[in-house]
Amino acid sequence: MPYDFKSIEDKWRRRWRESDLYLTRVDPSKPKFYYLDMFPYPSGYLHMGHVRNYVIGDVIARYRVAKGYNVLHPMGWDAFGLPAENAAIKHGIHPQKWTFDCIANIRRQFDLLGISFDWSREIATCTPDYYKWTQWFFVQLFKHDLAYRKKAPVNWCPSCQTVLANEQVKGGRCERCDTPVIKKDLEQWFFRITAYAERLLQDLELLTEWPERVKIMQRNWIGKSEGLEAEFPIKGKDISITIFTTRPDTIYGATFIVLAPEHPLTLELVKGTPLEQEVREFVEKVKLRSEIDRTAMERKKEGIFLNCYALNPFTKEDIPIWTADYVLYEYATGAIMAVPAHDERDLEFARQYGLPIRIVIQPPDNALKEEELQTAYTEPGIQVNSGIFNGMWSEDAKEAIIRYAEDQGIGKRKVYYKLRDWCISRQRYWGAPIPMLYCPKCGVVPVPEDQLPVLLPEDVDFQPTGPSPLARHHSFPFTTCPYCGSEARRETDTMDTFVDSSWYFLRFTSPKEDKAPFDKQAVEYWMPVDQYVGGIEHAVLHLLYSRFFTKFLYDIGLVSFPEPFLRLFTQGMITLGGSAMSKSRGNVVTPEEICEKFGADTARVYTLFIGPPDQDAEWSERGVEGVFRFLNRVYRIFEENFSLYDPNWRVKIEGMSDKEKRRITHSTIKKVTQDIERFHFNTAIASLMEFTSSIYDWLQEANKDEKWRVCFSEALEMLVRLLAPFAPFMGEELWEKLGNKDSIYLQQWPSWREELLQTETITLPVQVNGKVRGTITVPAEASDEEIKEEVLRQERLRQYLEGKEIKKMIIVPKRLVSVVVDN
RNA sequence: GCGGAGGUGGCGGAACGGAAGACGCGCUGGACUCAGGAUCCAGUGGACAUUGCGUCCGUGCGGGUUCAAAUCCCGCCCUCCGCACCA
Repeated sequence: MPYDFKSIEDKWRRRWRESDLYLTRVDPSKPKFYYLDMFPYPSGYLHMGHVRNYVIGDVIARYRVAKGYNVLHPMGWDAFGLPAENAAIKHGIHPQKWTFDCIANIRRQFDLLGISFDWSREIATCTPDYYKWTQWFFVQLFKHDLAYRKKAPVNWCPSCQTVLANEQVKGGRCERCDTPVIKKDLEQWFFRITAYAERLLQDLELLTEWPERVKIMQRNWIGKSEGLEAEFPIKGKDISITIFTTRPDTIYGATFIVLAPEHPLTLELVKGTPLEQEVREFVEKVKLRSEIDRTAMERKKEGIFLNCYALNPFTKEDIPIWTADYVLYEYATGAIMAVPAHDERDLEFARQYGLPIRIVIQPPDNALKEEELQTAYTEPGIQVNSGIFNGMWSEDAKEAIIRYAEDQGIGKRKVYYKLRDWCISRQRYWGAPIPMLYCPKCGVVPVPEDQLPVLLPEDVDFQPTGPSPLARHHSFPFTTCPYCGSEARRETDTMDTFVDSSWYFLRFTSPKEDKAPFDKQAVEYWMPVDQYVGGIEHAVLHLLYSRFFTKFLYDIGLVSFPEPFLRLFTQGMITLGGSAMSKSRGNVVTPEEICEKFGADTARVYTLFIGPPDQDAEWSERGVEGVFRFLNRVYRIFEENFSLYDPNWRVKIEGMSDKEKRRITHSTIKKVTQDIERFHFNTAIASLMEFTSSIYDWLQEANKDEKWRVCFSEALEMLVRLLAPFAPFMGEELWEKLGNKDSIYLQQWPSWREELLQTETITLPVQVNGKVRGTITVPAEASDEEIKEEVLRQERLRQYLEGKEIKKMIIVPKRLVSVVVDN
């Protein structure tokens, strides 16, 4: 019988569906293991790029079950979001129907691939029993003053017709549709994630099992800066400008002040002066510029002198006040002291507008001159022109100047973060409604918890026009205040979908809980997630938001752990033609076509064999064929040799074993086990291929006696058990054909016997002066003395050693011998 | 500019400081076949030698440490990714 993967896979797919095999088991005597894949946005179908993620997870989950863990391996749907709404606009299908159609399709694809999800725990973020709790969390955040509304310049995507969080703007473009983002002054809801900036930064230290690069990206995103906040009084007015600097040591070199165009003082300082019109136009121009124009390379800095002066509190000099587009209003105080001698940007601006430059730090070895300065000197050095701080090492002066400023009451030590509050309002329909009300008497109030969820109405005109589609609904916005009974209006914006996914990992522990977002006991049992796997694209988005949520829940006593994900693995993309698979590029390979041609097991094994899972890999149909051949070979060994299998090999094998065969079998068990542990699936499969070739060699042997048969039987059984997590359909099929009744899924993972790995003799390469000149074969336990003798005895080595003085002989146990001779 | 990852045969990729190129693809030759794009066996980094066993060169480039470097150190080059006027 040839390898008829279709009927085999259909058969097991059906059996698994009809059984409870993949339901989560909790045996109190066993340790727990929560394995989680980032749940997908159901946008139609999965391609092989997605599949890699879930196959990795399935191997780990199956392996952990076999290792005797209670495994939680759930799957759900990040089901709110724009694509559903866009599809609805385009094709006239309701987002809900579109979403659930997609879910059904992807769910079918998962089953096609034989992924061992516990579907009894399936969740979708767009169902009221889920988003009720998303809203509930919003209310908790609001009650703890961590959700608030403010008018601020926010990122607006003109294509998606909604605001975006900072994290969702990539290089000035919308993360989702690549449209250049513009700034708009809008009243929006924010989560005060900045209140957690320090802890989100500090606790990265706890995440020892996270990839360094993800932690670095989060660290950079949080962007902590320590420095001095100082007051520069405005000449002739009763107010001062607050600036922030990380270089207090350069404060004597501050020769002018720059306000961000949006800074309120910018217009105020020129009000009623001939400059007003010009400055107003400048500010408007800068505001309208997209992030891209503003950060474009080669862009010239632009600014205007405001015809005002401020007092540098250290030099007591009057320095001009400017406004310029290179100062950002959103960061720190939106105003800077400009030190052209020691800051690249200030230097560029000063040169452009002919502003004074003063050196206040000299490098230790030579003396710079203002007029010769090619680039700003930003390194540490010795203070000059710095009053009482002259002669000090600049690194020390930083501290001294901060202290001095604090003593004199002109400034204070200050820490700023680049991290901004998380803007979570979205002017779109397909999301969880923000559960807030506007009452003319009570003000902005939350919907009482017992009235949640605020249901998303179904009969809505989705056309995006700027405000949320919910605002145009005939009844949704209108309600009565639950506190005073007045006529009130509902908030009509919905929440960013990243809010939905900031707590889903908790819901999986008790998805049916209806009194609370999750069952506390279940969360305490399963959480934190032991292994989390997903794409690198969420390094600062989802992963930062989820950490923030978890910390908030920790603070209000709902969970006892400070971090949600213990171990993180970020897998690489699968590319075709050098770029990620995507529908718009038309370079998609779907699981259906591979399963149709080669079967699910081949699809699975190939996505693992393709290369190291943390790196991108190019899809190759030739490679798929190679894996298909391998599985065929495995199948044939069994199919053609069942008669040689002895189910009682275990009791017979001691005392009559073929050491070399058992060594191969046991070293394969060891290699595959260790490779799974360290996520080296490609080499695990390579060693299974080698193992299979070895077994083929054994079949060539003429004498298939009892000894041969028991070793062969052990090998067959180990081969199928080691292969099963990778190719579960074939695993079950061959396991059954070996006469087993229980699913292979429930079998204990094989262990190797270390003593069987030893050989009696070993062959060691012998180097002479660093070059391999021959080999020796000695007993495995040979002493250094015996090895030495054997080296000298070797005919081949004699020509290299004869007549030379042996200066050194290095013997690396079980690896090699290195001889150093004169000349 | 800053930060990160990476550069190994024709290709994807293996290699606790210890025989570079496992495994797979491709290619070459052979076996079995009416036939094979099925299967099996053998070979496959380069140059030279091929009357053996071989010799030399090879992991982006240049140095260094070491008995021994793809691996460690120093200095460059290139590719990809993230951040990007954050004061």
